[in-house]
Amino acid sequence: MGWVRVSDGDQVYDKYAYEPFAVTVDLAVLTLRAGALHVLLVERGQEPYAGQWALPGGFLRPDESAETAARRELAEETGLSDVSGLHLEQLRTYSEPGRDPRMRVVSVAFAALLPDPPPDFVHGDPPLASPEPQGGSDAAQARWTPYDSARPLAFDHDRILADAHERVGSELEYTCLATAFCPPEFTLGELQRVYEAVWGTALDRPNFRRKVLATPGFVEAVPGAARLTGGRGKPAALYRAGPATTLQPPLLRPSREGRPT
Amino acid sequence: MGWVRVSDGDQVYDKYAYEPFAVTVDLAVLTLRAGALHVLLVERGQEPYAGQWALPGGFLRPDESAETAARRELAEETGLSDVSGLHLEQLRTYSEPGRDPRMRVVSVAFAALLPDPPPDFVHGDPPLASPEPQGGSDAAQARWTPYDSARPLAFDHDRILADAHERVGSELEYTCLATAFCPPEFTLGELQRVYEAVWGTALDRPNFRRKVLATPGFVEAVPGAARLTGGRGKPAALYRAGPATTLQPPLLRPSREGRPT
DNA sequence: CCATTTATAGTCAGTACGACTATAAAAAGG
DNA sequence: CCTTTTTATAGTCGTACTGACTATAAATGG
Repeated sequence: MGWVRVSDGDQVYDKYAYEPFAVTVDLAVLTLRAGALHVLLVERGQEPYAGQWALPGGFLRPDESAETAARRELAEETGLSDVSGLHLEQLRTYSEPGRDPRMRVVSVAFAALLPDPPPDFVHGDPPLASPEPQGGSDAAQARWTPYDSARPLAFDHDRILADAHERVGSELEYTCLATAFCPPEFTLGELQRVYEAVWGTALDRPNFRRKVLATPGFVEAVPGAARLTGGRGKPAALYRAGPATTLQPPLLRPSREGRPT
Repeated sequence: MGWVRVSDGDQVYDKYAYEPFAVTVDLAVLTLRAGALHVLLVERGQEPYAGQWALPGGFLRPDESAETAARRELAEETGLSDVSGLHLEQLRTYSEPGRDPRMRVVSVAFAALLPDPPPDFVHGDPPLASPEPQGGSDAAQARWTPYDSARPLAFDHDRILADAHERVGSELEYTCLATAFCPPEFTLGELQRVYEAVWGTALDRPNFRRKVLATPGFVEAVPGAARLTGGRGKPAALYRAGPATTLQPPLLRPSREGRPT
């Protein structure tokens, strides 16, 4: 290692002969299924951690940014044809030496948020996508797993998943991110269930309505007085996500005397 | 590129013959000097961007995490003997292909916060540290630069600096981070100047005091009724940073009708 | 001594929020 | 059919927090 002088045509550069690092992306793909927070996991087919579950991810290709690679992996792992509208957000980068026993891997972690997946994503058994098992591929099958029973995961993915959860929970307080978990049209009850599932706390329904409706641009009523009948009870009005991106003042989760993170 | 099977003693692994990436850290080192936000910059001695200013940074060593490398760089660039107590925070990772014309570089960016630097950091002229100019080193001299006149910077460092500013400004709202800009004992006026410098807005002094003092654990009065006379006016009581890390409710910056980030 | 500067104390009204009650409209079960 | 259950929606009340503002105290520089 160290600096070496190289000549590239007519220009002379100093180039660092660096220790080679592998750069990967890891994805915490979150969604709500039946009112509970779920995460997309893949089963590892190879050592290390063979047979254990892990977050989906993969190597950066030479011409890709981490964001591009993450969206490609998201499409591959979920099998969705169009992931361009999904919320994808860089979390942080994990670079501890030894986090992958095979080699030095620096991983850029992302959180992705999905509406309740369409019905062809039936409960777990069929793989969500067809991750071409190249020689030594790591993904055997993919499955939606309830957040609370996701651990333990391979590598340092427990930590990544916890960081993703904390980040999303915190962003629900200050941003309009919750609609990313909802289909294009949704009821206020569905929106409230997003908060309750991520935060793990019950919210007062009238107060939640008042707050959401008082925040300009958070949601917009669907004009056609449309109503949706999910089950019992009075039909609810439908709303769409509005243009606002931040909540001001924020919608703080209840009874957090302690400190987060 | 692709997967190759390698035998390592008695174990057989599949290893990814990846495109080699260089991994670096970049630091946005922020402080307050004379009530204005300043950032630590280094002048580039080599192409590309020779003669331009850039954020300090450097390559990850084989045994280092990004956090370790960032703290090492912080010590090297500031010349401070003990940087263990300083606030250092991972921002995000920049991985666009072509962000460094020499080669593929993935950079993990950090924000570091310093109290007003000690007097041996006199205005700019002498280098803050002695960055051993190895063959092809990039740092020629270091200097504190007012945030508003820092640009344009080399590479994508304008973007990194802007992201650091936005992140710190946002964290002032929700956390007790502001004390990281202050010396161990400080007045409420100094603390208020942190907010005003980062946010670029004036704050009402009585209201700021009320808010800070009403937040348990944000600051603690120094018991010895100690007072500090910085200049004119009535002497102010001294405070220390308290154990709290978050502000609840937050201290929102005024008049932000728009959306951040 | 006086003007200026900074620190500190306090008032007052509007807003937001937590807790709560009440009513409406559907389905489910006898 | 009628009652119970479930969900949606409307509204009330008191407290906490905040923005705008006034007033007083204690230092410095002429």
